[in-house]
Amino acid sequence: MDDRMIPLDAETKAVEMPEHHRDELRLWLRLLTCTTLIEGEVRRRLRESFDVTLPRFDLMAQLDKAPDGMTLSDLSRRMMVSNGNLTGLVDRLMASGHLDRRVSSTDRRAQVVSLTEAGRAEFRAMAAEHEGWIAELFADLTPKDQKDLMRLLAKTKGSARRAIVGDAS
Amino acid sequence: MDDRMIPLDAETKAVEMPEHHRDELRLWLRLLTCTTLIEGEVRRRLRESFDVTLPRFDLMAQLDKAPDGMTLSDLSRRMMVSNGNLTGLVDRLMASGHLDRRVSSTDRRAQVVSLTEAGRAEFRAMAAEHEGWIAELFADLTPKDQKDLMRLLAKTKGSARRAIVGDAS
DNA sequence: CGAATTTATTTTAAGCTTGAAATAACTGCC
DNA sequence: GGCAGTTATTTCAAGCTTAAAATAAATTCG
Repeated sequence: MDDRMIPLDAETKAVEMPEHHRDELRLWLRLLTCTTLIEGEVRRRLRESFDVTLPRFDLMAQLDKAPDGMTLSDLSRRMMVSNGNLTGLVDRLMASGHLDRRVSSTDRRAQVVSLTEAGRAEFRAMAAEHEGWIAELFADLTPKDQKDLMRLLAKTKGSARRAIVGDAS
Repeated sequence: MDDRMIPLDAETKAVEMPEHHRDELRLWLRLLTCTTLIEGEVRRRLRESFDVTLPRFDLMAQLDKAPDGMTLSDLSRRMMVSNGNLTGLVDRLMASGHLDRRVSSTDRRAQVVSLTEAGRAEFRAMAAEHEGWIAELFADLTPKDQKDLMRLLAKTKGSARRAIVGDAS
């Protein structure tokens, strides 16, 4: 249709011809699909092989890297989940004997959580298998693919972080 | 300790010196971090701007692309969530007037779900904003970065799919 | 046709997750 | 010291999510 005769102000144009951001949207959906696909499979295997949930595994993974334990707040930040979520997760892992918890010596509000010996041993056994699963799921990527993807994801993470903090300030 | 005198069979060696798959693991963790970061922000904005949850938005997005509606099974496959999950999600969106549901004309087991006019209008308004948010979150990526990332994620998806279906057969 | 299998959906129990409100303890500052 | 503001954690209500079992309808095939 010939629109040469129809003047539109900037606002109307913005509504009728919004900027094209379809590509970013497709990229985001693909990123989400990849993650969901892999996460679902890892969840399934953890349950089948070890009868453990992914959140429990993730929490133990954080603690395995911190021999002296971590506070709930540290865990919350690292795992990017809410504080309230952690309270329940830690309660259940305490009940099953995987975790120890003590009051911080420097801050009476803070709980320092750490793996029990049994918890650590169980986690290490799971982690060894888990690492193999991940390698298997990414098997078609060449070392160069992996390097490139790593770099692009780092850039994406930086971009998102900037957009998020920039939003608040 | 001097272990020159201690012969190890292949299996023992495999336990003590597993193949290095750390790089794949780091890649997976970065992928997960990116997704979690962006997903959290999108969730937050959907709640603040529209008082809607991400699962509701995702479900409506699927239906917006299907003018004639979809069955719960179709939705379940597309969204990669369980059937039981969908039952509740659809119930709540029905209750809020966003969805219609009818029995399939060709299969009396199947429910065909579609957006109401109000639901579609509300979704479109949200989707327009949403698309801008995503563009903003990915803003630091050049068109080439986007193209490369798109390709690498497609390859990753293919790799994971192969590992998953290959597993079952 | 009819039995066996598959497919679509719902239900249930358990656990996960969030955001908001409440409590308690710490920190900075006057 | 003590008030104001921040931080660590818990609690709560609501909703999300899954896996497994149950129900019902369709399909396959002998």
